[in-house]
Amino acid sequence: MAATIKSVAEMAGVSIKTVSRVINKEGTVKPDTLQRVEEAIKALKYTPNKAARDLASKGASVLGYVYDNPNAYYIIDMQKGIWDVCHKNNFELLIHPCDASSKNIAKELVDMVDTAQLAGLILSPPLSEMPEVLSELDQNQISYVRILSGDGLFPSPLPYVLVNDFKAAYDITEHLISQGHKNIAFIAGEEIHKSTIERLNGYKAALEKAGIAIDESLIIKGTYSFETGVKSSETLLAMSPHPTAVFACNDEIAAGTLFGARMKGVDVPQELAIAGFENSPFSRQTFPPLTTASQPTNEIAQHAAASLIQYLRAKKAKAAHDNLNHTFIPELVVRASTEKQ
Amino acid sequence: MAATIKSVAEMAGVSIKTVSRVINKEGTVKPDTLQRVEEAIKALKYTPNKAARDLASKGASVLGYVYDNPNAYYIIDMQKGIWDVCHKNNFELLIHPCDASSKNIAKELVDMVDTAQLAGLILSPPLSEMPEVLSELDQNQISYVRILSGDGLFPSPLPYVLVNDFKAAYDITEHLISQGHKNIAFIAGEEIHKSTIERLNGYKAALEKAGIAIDESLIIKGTYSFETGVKSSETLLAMSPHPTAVFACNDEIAAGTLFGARMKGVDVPQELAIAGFENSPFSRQTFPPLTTASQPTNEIAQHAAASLIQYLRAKKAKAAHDNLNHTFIPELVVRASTEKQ
DNA sequence: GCCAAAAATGACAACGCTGTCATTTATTGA
DNA sequence: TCAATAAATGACAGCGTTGTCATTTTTGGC
Repeated sequence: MAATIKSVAEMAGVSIKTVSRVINKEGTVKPDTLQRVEEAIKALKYTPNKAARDLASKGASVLGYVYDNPNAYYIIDMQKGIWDVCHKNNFELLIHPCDASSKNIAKELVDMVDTAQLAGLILSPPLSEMPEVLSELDQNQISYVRILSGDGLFPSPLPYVLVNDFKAAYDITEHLISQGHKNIAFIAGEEIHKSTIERLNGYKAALEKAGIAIDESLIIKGTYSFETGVKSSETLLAMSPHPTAVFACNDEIAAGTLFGARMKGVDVPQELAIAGFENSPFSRQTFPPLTTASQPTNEIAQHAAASLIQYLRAKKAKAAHDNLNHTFIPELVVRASTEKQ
Repeated sequence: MAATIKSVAEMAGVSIKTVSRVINKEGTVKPDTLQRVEEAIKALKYTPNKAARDLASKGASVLGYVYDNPNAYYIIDMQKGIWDVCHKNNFELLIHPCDASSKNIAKELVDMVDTAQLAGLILSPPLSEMPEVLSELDQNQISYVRILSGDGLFPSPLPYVLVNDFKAAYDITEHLISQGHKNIAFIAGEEIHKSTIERLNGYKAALEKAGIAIDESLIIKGTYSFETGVKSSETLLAMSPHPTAVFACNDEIAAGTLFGARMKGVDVPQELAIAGFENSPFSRQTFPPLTTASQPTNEIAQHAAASLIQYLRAKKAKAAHDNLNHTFIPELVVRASTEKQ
């Protein structure tokens, strides 16, 4: 059957330990021995047995990416970024779709880590922002990295990556104001996502800065969905005078708002300017394309995975880990949905 | 540290083998022994060590999902379906994004299976349709299940799930014809995807059936992308007379076509009817919403994963496996983009 | 209450690798 | 050239399970 370290050792005429040294690149092997071993490995098509390795070295190199997010593009981007870093570092990536609103979500995660013997977890919103989840993980001494919004962090020595939604939302709102809008609505997503709150705060701050009074009736609660956009659009356009601009908490909502406006024959951006958030692929594909804020999801994911891996290595070596925490600021992307010709 | 089978055995006053019997539900343990062991397990929060288990029982229970597909929604749906089945069967799911056009893709997959010691692979198009990939896997005795289009199957005893794109494309085209269209364009995706060819054939068959001559100039080659739609739209609308309907190979292309039409001020569906394929979420969100064909991606994925798992079990038990191969037919979904009021 | 057969349990060797520490071989400086 | 030191290699005990087979306990028939 499959070659083992023993067969390689025999073929190369060395001890299994030397083969082990070669496959682990320990570097204390003489060049010609090394070569002989490598040839034997190639000849036998040897691949180290993962289970045996993990068992002997106590602990596998597998990370888990846990997600509960309606946005497919976001997840795929995240996943790819994480995967790339894992791959580069000889880690494997296990995924775990889940439902953050489930009662037992925290236990479920602990269970998953135990069962699959994961080295660590990568958490994205909203899981990364749920204190009850994080504290359960802490209690079980599970390593994780959080990707989250805002800065009212659940205290923990574990690494995290921050996204400054406040600043980006401020920028978007300021942009709308600069276009001459004063009557600007805000459509929120689920409040369990901290990004919603941060974006709302950014919106409010920009209005205040411009001396525009905040009108609570222009702030609509919803979910990060197309449907919310459609419905809110109806609500807003029924007002008189109706707002001349809408800042939707994400692109899906914005697309829905646009759809709703179109249904009513309202011209965008002439009669209603619409901005979204996230720079989803389809924000470029609506007609007109949406103004939005672009977050480097892939990069964020890479950074998160890298921090976690570094943390784990430091922990294994019982060394202190550098602080790798980083903040990303989404960038304003102006498109036709907010620019009158 | 973490509890081991030994500590559980000591606590319950039995041998480790008995504990092993309990955790593996072998059923040959007396009720009261069983209870004592279970209590010990609970008390010590014992979880079996995966590596040790895999090592002793030769072989892990991990499946790999390999994908190279531009469509985020498709991947997420697939992934979720696969994951659900894996989870139910105590398998784990490892993912592997990849580039099907890469020269070494076959080797890369073999490598992945070796390194991660995977039990099997789940392949979706275009990988599942590439003979060179499949034969390399076969040569390395790797188990896999393919999800693919058409029936010119690469011969292999391994399970597969078929999607009948031909029939669905036929239905869509027939629908367009029934709306009075005779001048119907087709926009293709990458030919490496068999779905493109099958859909094209379905389109042609429907035209023939209706006695409409096939006009090759109305068949445009492209990729499964929004951009292809936009460009093709320009090409088609520059013709005179221009086609009155377009069957785009997927929703992205359709959305692009719609975008392009809108740019030129061409009304959809009055002046140009547009149909897509796949029933992506955004096909409901364009204005007007797109006529398309809906494939039960999640179900397909579940079926594929289940077949693979069953195959693996049969193989391990050296038993013959039932033939679980199944064909899914996407269903026509008519929306406003092809229906004149 | 005894014996054979069945059921339950245990002892112990794998599984394929890494870590530790001992041993051998090469290198250096005088 | 010869210690002394450093570099390279090896022997062997785990790691935490499962599989095999032996042993003990229970059961049922008479």
